[in-house]
Amino acid sequence: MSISSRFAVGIHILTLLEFNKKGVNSSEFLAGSVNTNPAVIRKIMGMLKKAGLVKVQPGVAGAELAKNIADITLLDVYRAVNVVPEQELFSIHESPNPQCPVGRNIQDAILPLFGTAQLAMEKALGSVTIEDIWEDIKLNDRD
Amino acid sequence: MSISSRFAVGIHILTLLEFNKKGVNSSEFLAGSVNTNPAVIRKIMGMLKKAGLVKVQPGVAGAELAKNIADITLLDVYRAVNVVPEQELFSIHESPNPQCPVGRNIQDAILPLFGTAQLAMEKALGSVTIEDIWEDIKLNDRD
DNA sequence: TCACTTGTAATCATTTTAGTTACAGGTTAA
DNA sequence: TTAACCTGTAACTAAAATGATTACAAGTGA
Repeated sequence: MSISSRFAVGIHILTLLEFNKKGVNSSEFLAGSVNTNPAVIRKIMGMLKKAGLVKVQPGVAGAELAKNIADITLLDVYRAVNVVPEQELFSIHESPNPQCPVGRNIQDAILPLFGTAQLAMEKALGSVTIEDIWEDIKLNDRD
Repeated sequence: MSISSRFAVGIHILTLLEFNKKGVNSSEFLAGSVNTNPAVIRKIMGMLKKAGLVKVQPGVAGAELAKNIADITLLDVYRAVNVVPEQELFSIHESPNPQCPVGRNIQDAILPLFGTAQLAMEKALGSVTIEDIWEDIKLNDRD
């Protein structure tokens, strides 16, 4: 399975808020760039808001960034949009046979290893900011 | 979303083959330890076989390891059981708006970053072998 | 008041997972 | 050769998740 594209959309939205920071960023406008439904945007927006990454008000059109894009890492977005259950990127089969030495120990043996792998990935996400993405786009616009 | 438990089950099976290497490892026996259906085991077994990790023969009961457990990394298992589409741990929304500078560049900007994060995780998996797990279980058997 | 927006719930088609049943075909022993 | 047992596979199911869509209550401001 793949990690939900909510993550990529979240990144897209934040970058777009920077690009269009002088304009009015309604959910419909954002949806137009992402190419999806405004309700999808609003749902993701709610998550980004709860994480303190954006400012939105009921009834008033236009979202804004709540932080400098240099201070928003991909890990922040990843956590905000809740694409992976905390500490459970990898799922482990439940209730292996406790009568079997392998069965009764396999979970404890595997869990920390999976945790390490997940952490390695999250660390990589934590080292990149929305600003990095924005700079990349400014430099390499593929018209 | 989480990565399929096929991965954890694959690790379980390989460790169990080492534990019971003098016994007869039928799909029913393995299923008993994993606590699932024999057909599920046979399906995963087919993937491990295709990856050259186990030896199984149609009609004859009992699977064997095809390699030394010190030479089987978690990454080998992960690849074998096909839990993540190659180079696509993270999915990206398709067809963002090409009229928008952010929309037309976001995929190219994000892809290599996602790739780096995925690689970091896979590297972590590549540094652990089934032997490590087997040794852990032998040392820390929780009776 | 009116037009417009956000927040949110409900619904839907699609996809994936894990389990289950069924059975064709290989293998071995009696 | 027959009988018992196994693997390989396909088909089907229930449950869960995704992303899209519709609908509407409630907030905002001209």
